[in-house]
Amino acid sequence: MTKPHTRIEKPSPPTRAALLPATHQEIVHEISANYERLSKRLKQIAGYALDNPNDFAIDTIAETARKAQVQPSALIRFAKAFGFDGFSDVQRLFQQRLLDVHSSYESRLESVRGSGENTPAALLGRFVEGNIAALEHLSRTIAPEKLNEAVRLLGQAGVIHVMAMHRAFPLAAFFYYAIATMGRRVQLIDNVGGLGREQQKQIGINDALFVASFSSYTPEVVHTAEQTLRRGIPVVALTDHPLSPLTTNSSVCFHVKDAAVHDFRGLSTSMCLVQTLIVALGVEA
Amino acid sequence: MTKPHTRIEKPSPPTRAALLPATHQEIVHEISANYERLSKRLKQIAGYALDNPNDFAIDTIAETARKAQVQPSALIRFAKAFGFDGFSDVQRLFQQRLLDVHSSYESRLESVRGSGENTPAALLGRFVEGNIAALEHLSRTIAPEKLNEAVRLLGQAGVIHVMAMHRAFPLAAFFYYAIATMGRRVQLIDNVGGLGREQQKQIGINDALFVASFSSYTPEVVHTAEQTLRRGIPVVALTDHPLSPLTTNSSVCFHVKDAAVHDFRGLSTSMCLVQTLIVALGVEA
DNA sequence: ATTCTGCTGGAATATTTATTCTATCCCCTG
DNA sequence: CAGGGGATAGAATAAATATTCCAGCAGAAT
Repeated sequence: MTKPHTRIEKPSPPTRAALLPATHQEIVHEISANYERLSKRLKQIAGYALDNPNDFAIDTIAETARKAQVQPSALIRFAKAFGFDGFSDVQRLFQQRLLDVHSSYESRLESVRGSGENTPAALLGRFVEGNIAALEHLSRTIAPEKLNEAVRLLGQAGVIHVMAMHRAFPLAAFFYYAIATMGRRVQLIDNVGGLGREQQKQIGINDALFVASFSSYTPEVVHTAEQTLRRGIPVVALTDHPLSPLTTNSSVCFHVKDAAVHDFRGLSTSMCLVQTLIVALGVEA
Repeated sequence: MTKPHTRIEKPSPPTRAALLPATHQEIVHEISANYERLSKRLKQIAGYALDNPNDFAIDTIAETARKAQVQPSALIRFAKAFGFDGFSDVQRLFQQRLLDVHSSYESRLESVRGSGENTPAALLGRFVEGNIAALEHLSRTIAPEKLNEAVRLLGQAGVIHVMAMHRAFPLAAFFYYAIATMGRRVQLIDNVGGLGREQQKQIGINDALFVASFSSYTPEVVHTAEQTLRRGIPVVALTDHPLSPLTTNSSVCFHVKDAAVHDFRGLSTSMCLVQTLIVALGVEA
């Protein structure tokens, strides 16, 4: 069987692209899609172009060559590999990107702020705005002493147990993954097989418990926190309101109000706090 | 930084400028302040430069001359009138402006990553800052059409299957919880009991798949996306780099770079995008 | 091993782009 | 309204930047 591997004569582009990319987005797509087909040096350039689109847009061919550690001629081969006449044509797309983003940002924000729209883009804009506000609020209102205390308690623990369900469960999953990755002992109380009570009994006197629960406060989680605290074991909690049952059933309790759109609350802000606890735990060790 | 030397020392700049502008802001100020002193043609250029900073940054001297209706040599006189050696030096400031605005995100993230105090409160501050930058970046760079397409594909699906592991798993957990809560059919491919292959077979021809994977790209997830896409079933993906294997093995692929401190990457930004997809899915129904 | 094919580096060349130079123009002043 | 001084246009030139070309190389196929 004759392979259609026959690359056409020199003048034609190696890729059979019918019409060549006309925007930055398109060329990024084209580069990603054909990356595997590229030769070693061309891969190198592709990676550089995707990672440094700004520099790529304004540097001269010589400077780009230096920064990407290739020969100038390789950049031209790169351009031709995607059907262009030369490097400048490719660079133009990257320049266009700078202009586009720069001029369209304001108008995009406008369309996003415009209240009632429910297009996905408008929703994203509102979530971003909401999450930013929530994050700023978080950093302004969290008491440093609480953070210190939480890190101290978790740092001293033999095994860190972690429990959260429903909407808060992803926090537990992330916490577990991160703690385990850094080589510490951690146990996830996930109530698998209805074995929650048994898992709870695994919490030792020198351990610690991290719990998170929101809104209608999962009874199992609250109960575990309560029991564990009663046994004199440190409990670090993350919840959403001062009147949450976790406030009283924990050694240290953080209150985070995540952003909501259409009554749907996210997790970005809580994630940020969890991330902070984890890294603080990591650097102190 | 090795600059092609400027050979001729010009005696003295026409304006008494002691030290010449080094940023776009500064040169704009300088131009405004001295506008009245300028000659007719130089005024014309000043006006053009202030009104079209984008074009001014990327056009060649000849094109700028044409657009501003002046001679190329006038542009050089303009540059020298403010104490520069030549046009290129002025243009560089305008280019820098494009980069500044555009790369503020990366550099902000960079500045957040390593250095600084390691008290928990300081870490929180850095995470908050990093996540805010990442969120802003997200809302600027996401293509609305991609969002629309993703929502459309997921909206049409009979059952939505969702798969993510390791660091990305919390995204799948949150996605599952939220979709199930709003009363839609959803399946979590969690590979429990090593039954991943069988779970994958549950994906029907009218369904859709949502996957997320980062950094060292879980092979199982990539494989499932590939197989599913090959069967003609829509795959919506969330990953962290254009060269991720998910880019090519999906119908729609989002790229999100979460903020990192001490090499530990969070999930806040990805969470925000997932949250957006979910609510968009909810309101369209 | 041996040939072949396509990739690569780097010098040579072509092209584009920036800058200089000067005759001419304009406009101000006396 | 004549003369002078700065500004201007446009051609001429210099510099830079992009592109071509080819010899040598490396990896695949034989």
